[in-house]
Amino acid sequence: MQREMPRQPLRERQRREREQLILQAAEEVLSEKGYHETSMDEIAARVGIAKGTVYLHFPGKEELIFALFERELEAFLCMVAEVAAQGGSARERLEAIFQGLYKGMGKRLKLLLSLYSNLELRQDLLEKKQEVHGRLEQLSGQVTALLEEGKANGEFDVSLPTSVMLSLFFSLFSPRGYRRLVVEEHMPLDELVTYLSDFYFKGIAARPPACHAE
Amino acid sequence: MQREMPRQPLRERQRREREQLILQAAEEVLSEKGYHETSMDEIAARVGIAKGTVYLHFPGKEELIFALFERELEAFLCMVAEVAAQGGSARERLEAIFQGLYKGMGKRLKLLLSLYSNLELRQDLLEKKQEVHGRLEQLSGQVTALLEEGKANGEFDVSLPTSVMLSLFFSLFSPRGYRRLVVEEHMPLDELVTYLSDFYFKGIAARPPACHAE
Amino acid sequence: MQREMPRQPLRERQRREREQLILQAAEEVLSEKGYHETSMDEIAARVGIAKGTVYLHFPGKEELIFALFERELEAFLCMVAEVAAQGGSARERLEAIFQGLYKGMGKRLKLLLSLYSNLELRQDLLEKKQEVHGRLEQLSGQVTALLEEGKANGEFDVSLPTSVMLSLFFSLFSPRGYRRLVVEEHMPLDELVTYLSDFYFKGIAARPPACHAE
Amino acid sequence: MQREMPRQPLRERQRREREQLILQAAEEVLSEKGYHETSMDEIAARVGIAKGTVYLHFPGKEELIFALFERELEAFLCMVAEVAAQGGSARERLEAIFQGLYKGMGKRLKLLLSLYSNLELRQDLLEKKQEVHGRLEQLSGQVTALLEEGKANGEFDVSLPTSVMLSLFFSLFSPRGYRRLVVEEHMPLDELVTYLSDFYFKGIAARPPACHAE
DNA sequence: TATGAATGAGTCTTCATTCAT
DNA sequence: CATGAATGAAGACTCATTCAT
Repeated sequence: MQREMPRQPLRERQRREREQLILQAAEEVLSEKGYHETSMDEIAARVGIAKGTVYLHFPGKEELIFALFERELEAFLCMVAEVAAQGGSARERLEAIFQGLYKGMGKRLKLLLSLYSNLELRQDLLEKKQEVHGRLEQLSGQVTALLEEGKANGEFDVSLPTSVMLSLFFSLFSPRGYRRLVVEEHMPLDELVTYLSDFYFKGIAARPPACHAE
Repeated sequence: MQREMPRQPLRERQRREREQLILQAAEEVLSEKGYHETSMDEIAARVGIAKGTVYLHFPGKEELIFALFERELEAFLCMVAEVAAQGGSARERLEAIFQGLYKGMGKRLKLLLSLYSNLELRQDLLEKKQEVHGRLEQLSGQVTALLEEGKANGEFDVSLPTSVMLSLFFSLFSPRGYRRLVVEEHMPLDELVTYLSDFYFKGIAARPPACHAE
Repeated sequence: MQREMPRQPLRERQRREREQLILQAAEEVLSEKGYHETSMDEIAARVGIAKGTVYLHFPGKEELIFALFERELEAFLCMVAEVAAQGGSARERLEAIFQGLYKGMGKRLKLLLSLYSNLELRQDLLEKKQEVHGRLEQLSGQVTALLEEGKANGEFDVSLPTSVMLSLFFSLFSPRGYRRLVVEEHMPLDELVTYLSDFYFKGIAARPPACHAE
Repeated sequence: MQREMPRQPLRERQRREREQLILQAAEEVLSEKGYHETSMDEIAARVGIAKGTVYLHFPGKEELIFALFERELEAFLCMVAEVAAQGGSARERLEAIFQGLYKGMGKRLKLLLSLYSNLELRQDLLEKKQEVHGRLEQLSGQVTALLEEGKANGEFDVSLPTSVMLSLFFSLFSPRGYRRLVVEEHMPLDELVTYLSDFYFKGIAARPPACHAE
């Protein structure tokens, strides 16, 4: 009797699972080959489904990649929002965000970054792009707020424009550096994160008025 | 009779000029459209020659782009070598290198970085990649040497691995940050360079034994 | 017990109703978009059933369209048979047929004609085509009979081959002319029918023996 | 020395020849299969060239078909203009036009007519469509002018609207009738033309005031 | 050497048809 | 029976590369 209820959700669940599988495959191919070398054929092949099936879930290649992009972005946003809501000094929260972002680096962030550059969208996707832009601004906004907060309470260097700090914050996520150090030179991820974090906060730390005060 | 001698060089010179023209055009199209949207047709058209002629100078598209990459790289290497040979503290020389690299950002570095990503992919270009890799190692080497030197004479933080410092040094060249700050927000390039430079060296500065020297 | 009997007929009736609904939808889409732009999906959607269900009634798209064609044709045949059975001169009956056919022009005949062109093509439908051809011959036959009759009793020009007359009769049904005159120039349908009819019968009228009878 | 001159024309001539070959093949396939069943692949195959080559001459399928359409149309227009300029009564000139058009029936007119219906053009082809429309109006115009002339000098029936006469004139060109009578029943083309012509002019002839004058 | 027409493999996308549920 | 997700063949179009002139 109650079997009736899960039925619709079953279809829906299967649908979503399939969709996630496709996104998963797309993510793989994409991070291996980049946007243009990624073919719908290969994505389908990796999922083990027919080409046409992909089109049952996504109206086209661009939309598929876009959905992927959004999925990743959303995950980051969640994490950031969560962290930002927690207590702690500006630095502590920024560190948490940094760690959170960095842990997702393996495939995700690299992908995100490379996609962001390559998405030259059709007209009909521009609205969606606006959406994503909004999301990205939100992300920037969260970090910016924390940086400002840190400046306000004397943690960070007020002479360094926040926009530069923000840019530097994101530039710490260098896929190349990640691969070099973690993948090739086997530096433990935690260690790297600590180094980068320490470096960053030392770099933006408030100028030592205490020290040369004499 | 003596005309014989200059003849070959003449041909050769013309050849090189043509080659440079092609590379120039390729650079333009490439930085405007990215690797995949760049077509051999358009490159040839911009130079004002026929498509086939391009193939007399470069065996294929990839190799052409590759040559472009190498040319840019070479220019950077020259600059770095020059700077490194000059006097000054490690920091001073690194700052000079940084400035030198950053000033080329407009089209060049952006191009270089984006290309680097795309070239990573093809397995069949591995041999050529080795060459380039060597060059890149040379570049890294120069910077590494300076970083080590700085560590040795107490300028830089010895607790931060040089490899991380190196990675961070290069991650300062963020095309996205550049566009955000310089292109969109019209921050003067010099100002940005100063900010980044200060930030970096503050971040890798030796731990303040001088200060709490007690 | 007796429920058994009506059951099959019930099923059967439902089946036919459904079939008619599908044909109806197909007719709509077809006359809006033409054969190739018509998709099974859209037909099913308009009926409000699943795509697969359409295949329970018709083995394929071509057969569906074919069935539609036959249905329309049947309707015309009925009308013609009816008219032909009535009294009146050959001309009167042909005029009645002409009017009957022309009134169905709105969607039907246009459809019929356009379909006929498309169906000509496929070799693999030849058997079915035979069937339809037979029907068409029947239609032609009725008209031919009336034309012959008219010739026999001196109404029509005996020097004009009946086959040509027949062809001319059907060529009066020009969808293009219909659209031009009725749809675009808003000529009343009745008026047009009168013009065409008068023209036709004047054109095939017996040579004026009355006039040069001397 | 003078060999220089024909050179460019040579290339150009070859180009045009190739183009005509493609149009020729397109015409064939098109009249066999209709617009949608006609594939670029098949056209190329019939010419014996590669798919891509077709695209060197025509930007796309629609444009190719369109060019074909225009070519045919132009030929008809030439003929009509020529005939119209000659002397003779309205009827004589219309008969000449009719004959001229009918002789091209083999493949051409059939094609023209079927294409005209099927050309659902993209937005960027609409301007060209306007052009073609203009051309068609020109054709209609020529015929209309002759019909009016005939009415004016008492040849044709003034009670039959010229627009209907015009439509009837063109409806004489029934591909189906042509095939039925000429192809299948082997009626000599000249004979058919005479029948049709006689029929048409009898149908539109002025009402016999001369005859029942007494 | 220079040319650019020709090639054809590769890409996205559509849609009639099938079949497990 | 009905469903609709899955299939895959087919088609338009692009572009790096080749080669006859």
